[in-house]
Amino acid sequence: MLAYCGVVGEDVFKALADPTRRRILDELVERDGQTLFEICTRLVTKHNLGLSRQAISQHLAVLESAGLIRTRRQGRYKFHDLETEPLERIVTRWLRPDTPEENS
Amino acid sequence: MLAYCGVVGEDVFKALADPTRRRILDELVERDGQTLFEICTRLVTKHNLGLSRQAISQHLAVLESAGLIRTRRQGRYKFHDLETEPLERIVTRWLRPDTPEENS
DNA sequence: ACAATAGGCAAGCATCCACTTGCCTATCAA
DNA sequence: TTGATAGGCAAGTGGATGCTTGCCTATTGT
Repeated sequence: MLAYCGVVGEDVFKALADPTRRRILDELVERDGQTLFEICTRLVTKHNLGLSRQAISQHLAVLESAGLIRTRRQGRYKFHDLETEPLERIVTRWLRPDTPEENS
Repeated sequence: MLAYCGVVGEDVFKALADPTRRRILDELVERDGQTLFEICTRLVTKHNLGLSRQAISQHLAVLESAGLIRTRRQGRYKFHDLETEPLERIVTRWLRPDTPEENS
């Protein structure tokens, strides 16, 4: 459960800085729990993004280390689930500055 | 007033990707309408950020082109005002995906 | 066992980005 | 007018970053 009390890794902002990673989040909002290959094919077909499998894999790694997605293995499949908790924090930093800010 | 209907420039995310620029936003939340030199000195004294004036100036340019700050000249002074409107959009993209998304 | 599928690791590369340095313009005070 | 203050422009540089390529491991089906 990992209560994540307080600090938001600055990785969250860097993770969101890339348009492809934002597309991936869009994709997971629309359909959660996809595998790497599913995300690959959907990015190619729907958004005409001609990216290699490794490119997407690296993006997913960035998103995971930023806490924006969570993964679970199942046999040879690895499913990716969206994690919206870090998103709720990052903007309250400037919109509701009354709350104690321990961000970086 | 510039109703900004629809699209959020992807610059907003890139603008937020840098920790120094986030510090600047913090600084403007705390005290709006500062000049370049004020921001410089406060970043140095309060956060021990040893950055040149040009560095801050360039950061301010990025924030402005992202729509996160607005500037007004007055004599030889240039005041920087926070603009929170783009911030409200970026997170609703994934938190409230019901709204029509025209983001990039 | 063997091939196919799903994914991982690591080196290499080209581009981008933050920062510096040096010099220039504009406004104000004496 | 002269000097000081506030800010701008542009070239250069080192490090980060996104992407590719090549090869490797693990699981599944026949």
